[in-house]
Amino acid sequence: MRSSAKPPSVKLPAKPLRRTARAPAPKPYHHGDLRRVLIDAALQLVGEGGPDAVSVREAARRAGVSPGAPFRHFPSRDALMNAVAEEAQRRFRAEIEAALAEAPANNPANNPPNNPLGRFRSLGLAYLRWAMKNPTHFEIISSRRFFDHDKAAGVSQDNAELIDLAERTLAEAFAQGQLRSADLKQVQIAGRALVYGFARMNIDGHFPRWGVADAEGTAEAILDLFIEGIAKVPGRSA
Amino acid sequence: MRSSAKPPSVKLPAKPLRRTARAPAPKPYHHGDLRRVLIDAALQLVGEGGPDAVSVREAARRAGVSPGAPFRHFPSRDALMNAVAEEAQRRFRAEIEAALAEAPANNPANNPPNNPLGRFRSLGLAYLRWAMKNPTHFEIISSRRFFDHDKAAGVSQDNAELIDLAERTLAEAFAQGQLRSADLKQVQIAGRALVYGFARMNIDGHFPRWGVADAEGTAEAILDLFIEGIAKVPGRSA
DNA sequence: ACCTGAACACCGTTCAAGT
DNA sequence: ACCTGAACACCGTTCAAGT
Repeated sequence: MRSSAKPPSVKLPAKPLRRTARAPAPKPYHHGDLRRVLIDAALQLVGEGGPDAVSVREAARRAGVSPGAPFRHFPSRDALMNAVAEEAQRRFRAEIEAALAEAPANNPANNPPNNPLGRFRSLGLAYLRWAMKNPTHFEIISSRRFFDHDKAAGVSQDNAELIDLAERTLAEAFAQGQLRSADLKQVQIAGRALVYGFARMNIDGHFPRWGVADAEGTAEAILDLFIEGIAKVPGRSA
Repeated sequence: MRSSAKPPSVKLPAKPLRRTARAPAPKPYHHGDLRRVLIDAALQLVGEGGPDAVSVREAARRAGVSPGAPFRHFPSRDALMNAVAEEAQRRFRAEIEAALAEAPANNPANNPPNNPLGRFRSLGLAYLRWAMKNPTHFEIISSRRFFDHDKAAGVSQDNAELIDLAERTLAEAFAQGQLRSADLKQVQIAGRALVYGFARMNIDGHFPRWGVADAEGTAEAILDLFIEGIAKVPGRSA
């Protein structure tokens, strides 16, 4: 785990020949954009070994600066994690909204036309797919212990946006008579618990024990099970 | 947070009089049952500040021994966490089985008599209640990063037992025609994801954001929503 | 204004030496 | 057989001093 190699992604401005006359800039004393580089290094560390694998010192090492340098840009490790989480949350939100755009309100393949429950399903599916593909990044935005959620304005913002989106979609579904329960809040919390729990079971390594090999396929299956469970069925009383 | 108090639970084997005739035991060189005391100290630390708050050194401090002493009983911090997780998992299982015993197979209050789906619900409810009341202990048995799940025989054993119990109950429910889906495995995984997700949302501090004040009440509500969703309804096709 | 490098108080872990 | 206490290699964080 000890890596003294400098990351290849850091831009070294030409070759820092040391002593020779035509030597340009032997590694500038002032870093170009250390803040950004540190976030990228931390994101990489998260991807490699999960949030616990992020250390300020290692990020500094990869950025090619001294152990104390990061503290000029982030008051604490938590603040760095915060910035990383904001980045991850932004990507998460972007992907979900993109996926939803591909399942537009009036999808002729869906029945009925303007199918909000179908969009709710797309939302959940995009959520699960991203979480399956980016488990460590999902972990950092979900678990609070890496930073102070309440202080993380960006994360909260993007997250609240997604919650609102789900809420509106669910309200539409209810307005169109697609739901059997009128307690939308509970339906939404249950839905969230389902996808959150599935994503977390993946992160926490429970799938081998449960015999889940095809995580994405199972994700879709349990989502459908849930959607059918909340849908109003012809012949069902209420 | 630094406690140098010795635990009162340790049995001191008689008095090793040191210098003065009536001198009361200046701490025996050999600890009575250090292994047990370390686990208890760690359990306490988990309860106080979550699994991350457990350090071998602090456990040693609370046990009144030197920093290296624990390593005579546990090869690593992970091994200590493992023992702690086994203890927590044992309690978890005991509580769930106790709760199920109170909702016996033939509960006259339930309809139909011998109501396996009702018992499945009781199972989920007991799961959720324990997780709500013991969030830090739930965390240590659910998250894999504190120890090697596959090497943790005791934890896996107790957990597998609970999984089997849920599986059998669900199979009975299906046999009695209480379920609308025949894919029991998916129903069980969905159910697990739901309760696991709800428990984890609690641990991860998401409930304030979701406006969930009464965690236990909401837990019961979403569980009922799920149970209704998987139940066969008169008039529903299949 | 930004970075270095030494320092401090913590960890987990090892190991000779003590009892 | 079990424990001590010093050591080592790590952390996060601070701070004078350098550029």
